[in-house]
Amino acid sequence: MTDMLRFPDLALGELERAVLETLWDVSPLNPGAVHERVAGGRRISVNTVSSALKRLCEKGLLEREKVSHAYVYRPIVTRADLQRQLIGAIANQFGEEGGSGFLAAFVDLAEERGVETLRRLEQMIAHRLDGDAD
Amino acid sequence: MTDMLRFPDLALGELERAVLETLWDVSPLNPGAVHERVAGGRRISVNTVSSALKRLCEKGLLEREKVSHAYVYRPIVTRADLQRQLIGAIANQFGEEGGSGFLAAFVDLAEERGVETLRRLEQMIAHRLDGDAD
DNA sequence: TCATAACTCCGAGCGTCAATCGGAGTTCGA
DNA sequence: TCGAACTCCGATTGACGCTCGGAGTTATGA
Repeated sequence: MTDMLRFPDLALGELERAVLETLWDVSPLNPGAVHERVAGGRRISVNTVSSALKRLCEKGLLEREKVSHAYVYRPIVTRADLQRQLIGAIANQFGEEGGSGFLAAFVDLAEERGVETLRRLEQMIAHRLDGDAD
Repeated sequence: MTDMLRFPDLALGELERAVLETLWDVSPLNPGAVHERVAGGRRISVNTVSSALKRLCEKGLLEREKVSHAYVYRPIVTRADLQRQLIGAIANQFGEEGGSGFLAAFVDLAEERGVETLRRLEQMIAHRLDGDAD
């Protein structure tokens, strides 16, 4: 899956997600430090965390830098970047034909969260439309 | 992925997606008919399509009705429903704390598609805000 | 009536991918 | 120099989707 609901390279596992969140919080960190923070509750070896770290690097979400003999890891995409990529991926899979349906689905969602959310959204948009005078 | 980027029951495979699209287009259809439409290009057995059909039922995206000795399948969620569910899933995984980040990411995306899209979005929202007088 | 075609259900094998860890080798620091 | 921490490699396990074959059931038509 792969197309509509699966995102090959954005697809993160639970551990990977926790690791990413941790590094968004504070970075750079070495495997040991990440392990400490992420292993809250779960009984996991440092190696397991290292695997996740490595996978995340391969996916282009983290970068690492050699410090003495080891590496420290840091995110190269922000939470916002990832959000954008994800939303974009979904949007694409629902046909480009304008994406009206997608927009509507989103507005529905915002509405569900309350009128307040809707208003906030409206403001954001107004702001953008002001910005680009076009 | 599983939490942030994976959606257990919304996660569809490529075949599943094609099948769903087909049925959104025309339904109900029996396995043979779905196979005909979906097997365009791919060399696939009817059984394979039946598997997908069955999985989709188990996921609650399709329902089937017995007609004589066999079943005909039809979607029970619309494309829009699925969009909403998907977007909702993503939104949830990015923290509920208001979801400002999520809103912003979305607006970014809309902006990328052009001011036209942004305006369309604005209108949709205005419309909702009118509707619910609250 | 009987053969054929189409279905259903079951189960099995394959590929991918995340999670998990052990072992071997390397290096920094006390 | 010894130990702790890391890196890299490889292996296993468990999901899950794709793919199909076989066995059993049923409707249809010659």
